[in-house]
Amino acid sequence: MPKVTTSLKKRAFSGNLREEIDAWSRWRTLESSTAFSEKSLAETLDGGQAFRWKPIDKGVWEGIWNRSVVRVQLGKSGDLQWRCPVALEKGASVEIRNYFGTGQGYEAIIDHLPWQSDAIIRSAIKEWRGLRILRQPLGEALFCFLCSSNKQIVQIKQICENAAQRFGEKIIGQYHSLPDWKTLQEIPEKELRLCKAGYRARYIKQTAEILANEPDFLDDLDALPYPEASEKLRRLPGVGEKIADCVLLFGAGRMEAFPVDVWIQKSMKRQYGLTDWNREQIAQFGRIHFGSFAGLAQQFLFAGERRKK
DNA sequence: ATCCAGGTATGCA
DNA sequence: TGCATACCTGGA
Repeated sequence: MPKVTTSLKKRAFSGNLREEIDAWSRWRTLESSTAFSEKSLAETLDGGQAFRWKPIDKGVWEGIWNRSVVRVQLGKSGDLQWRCPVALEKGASVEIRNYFGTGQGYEAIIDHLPWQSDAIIRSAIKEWRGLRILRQPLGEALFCFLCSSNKQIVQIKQICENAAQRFGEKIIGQYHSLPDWKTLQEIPEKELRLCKAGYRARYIKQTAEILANEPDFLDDLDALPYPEASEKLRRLPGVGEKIADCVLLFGAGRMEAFPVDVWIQKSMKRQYGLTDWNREQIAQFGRIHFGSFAGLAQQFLFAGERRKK
């Protein structure tokens, strides 16, 4: 008798669990003029612009932003297919289109880069065709890149995951959103450190306090020209030149931002001969040379340098 | 065991 | 202005 009860309970429990997280919608195609390759898809999702994507199966990626949980894979003709938990289907299509930024034609955007006069960027575009800049939520981009200083990508992902599990809201099953800034403001620095954020926990805490006092801080960035938006972001502790550029590029769609990290420094030295140029000089060169889509150029060069044999 | 990793803030010439 | 140095943490 007790045996039966136990077994029934177990089945009921595992049944619920399965229902909650294993019921996925059918695969749908994302309408888009872009053809990813396996390579450019992987680089887009897991190349260091976003930190909440992971490969879960052969060719299948799983990602989380806001309250969206999505799986994507490449279709036979290079189209991007997606699905999400059935319980989250409402509005998902719009979310995904927005996140992957399929508004403008890919070719038209690429055409803004100086591929005709610059053989280096031409070659990088050829190798990484399909690579794009994702449209991440601004607040999430700020959080992730505040965690990024002096860390490797795997560790940044780990900190984000820890923060989501500890302080984020449960979306469904084991999936949690990143904590929003209002929530972060209420968490003591000591607890933030439990996410393995290290000294960045202080930056997060102080930034959260500023954002709490100025609720429109992030929203106001949109109206500012690039130099002023960058300047404003750099008022936040832990946000310097590079992180400001990442937040503007990946979280605010500011394609003219040109983040200069160690990889871009290497690339510009090796391929463009900018020996002895400092970061600020390289950033300025990038913005001028690559123009209004400098950020996309940066992503191509970054991919090439980081995956260099 | 040391060193260093998608940087930033701070302290001195 | 311009350049070293410390800073959490963990993987190589």
